[in-house]
Amino acid sequence: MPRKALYDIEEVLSQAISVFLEHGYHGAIMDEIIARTDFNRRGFYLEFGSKQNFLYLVLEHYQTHVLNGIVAHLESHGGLDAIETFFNDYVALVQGEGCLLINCITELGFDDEKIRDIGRHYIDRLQIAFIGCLEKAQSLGQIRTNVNIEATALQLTSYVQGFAVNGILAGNTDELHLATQALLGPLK
Amino acid sequence: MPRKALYDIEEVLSQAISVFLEHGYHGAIMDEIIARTDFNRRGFYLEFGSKQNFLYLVLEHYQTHVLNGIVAHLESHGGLDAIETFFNDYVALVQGEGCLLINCITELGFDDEKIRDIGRHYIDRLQIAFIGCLEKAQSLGQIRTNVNIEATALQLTSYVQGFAVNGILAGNTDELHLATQALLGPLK
DNA sequence: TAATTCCAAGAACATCTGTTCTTAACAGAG
DNA sequence: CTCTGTTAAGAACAGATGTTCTTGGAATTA
Repeated sequence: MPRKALYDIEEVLSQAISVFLEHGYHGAIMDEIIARTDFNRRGFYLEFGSKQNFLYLVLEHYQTHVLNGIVAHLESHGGLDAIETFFNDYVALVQGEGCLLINCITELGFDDEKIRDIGRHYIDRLQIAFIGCLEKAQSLGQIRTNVNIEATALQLTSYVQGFAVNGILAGNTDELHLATQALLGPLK
Repeated sequence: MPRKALYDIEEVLSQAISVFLEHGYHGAIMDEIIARTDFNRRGFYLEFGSKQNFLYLVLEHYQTHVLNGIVAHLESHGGLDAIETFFNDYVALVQGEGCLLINCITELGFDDEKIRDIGRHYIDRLQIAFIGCLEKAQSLGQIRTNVNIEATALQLTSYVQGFAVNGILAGNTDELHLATQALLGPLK
């Protein structure tokens, strides 16, 4: 009887990520979103309701399917190695395109409390994951015993956000990898 | 004969900074820009030509009158103290509002090469200033002799950008100051 | 095949937004 | 005071943008 939908919601959300990454929220117009997703206007509004609500869903998808895969390394509490792996993965991710979550915070954070909440939640999660890794690293003797774990975790967290910005400007990742070494080296 | 202009260009550029900080570029509409600057529509377009060109001038003004006052400390090559002063000043600046330059990079950087150039120039300037301070600090014996100066400067530069993002989310500056201590401590 | 139900594509609509134009008032020179 | 040239304020305009609606068509079932 009914025709089945040809679009895949998850796929649409994935395709929209790059549109928002390239032009920001207000800069991404519906015409381009429709054109670059396997979707159509009517379906869009039936499914998502509005552009703003769509952004929230894209952001959620971005966290679940993009960031999660990288942060999960940290949350395995793998010590210093997990931190190094995380930074390498993160540099590869933000290279040339930045991070959608960070971009949304800087563009919309002042006005949109929901975006700020999502941002704070992500930061907290990073923070806790770093603490876990640093504690493990300390117990393994990978880092000096006089390292202030909480403060170092805060530092690493800020650092991650800096990479998200730098990734937009950086031509190659050499500098970012070098900076990572400078960051983790003194802990040993 | 002619009536003198009642507006002060520098003042207008200053007033516009907060509008762009709050709503981003595309989110800041002309109605609000006109309303919150001591200005009028006709004068705006005679003076600036377009909203985009206006943003470039606001950004330039922001660098000259806001960032410059803080970065100048670094460029005095004052060693480790200058770096600490810089971070304290910077945290105070971005607290609750972020950094206009960073916001523009994340919102417009992908599409706008001029923004990227401005961003890279600013990053390079920070980088060079940090190197100068670190070299001075090393010659003064303020930091360990085996610190890799170039890599550390890269690290500090990324860190600054992270603060710009964190400033939008952070309720208070305690965490940011704590992170700064964790950053500079290991160098000593 | 025929009927039904939902989809794809895009036209249409109302609003918003950047830009330009109109009008009246003001400051200063003659 | 009068004239002149500029400004302030905002109306007006054209195009863009988010949202809704129309139309034709495809897939599935009987």
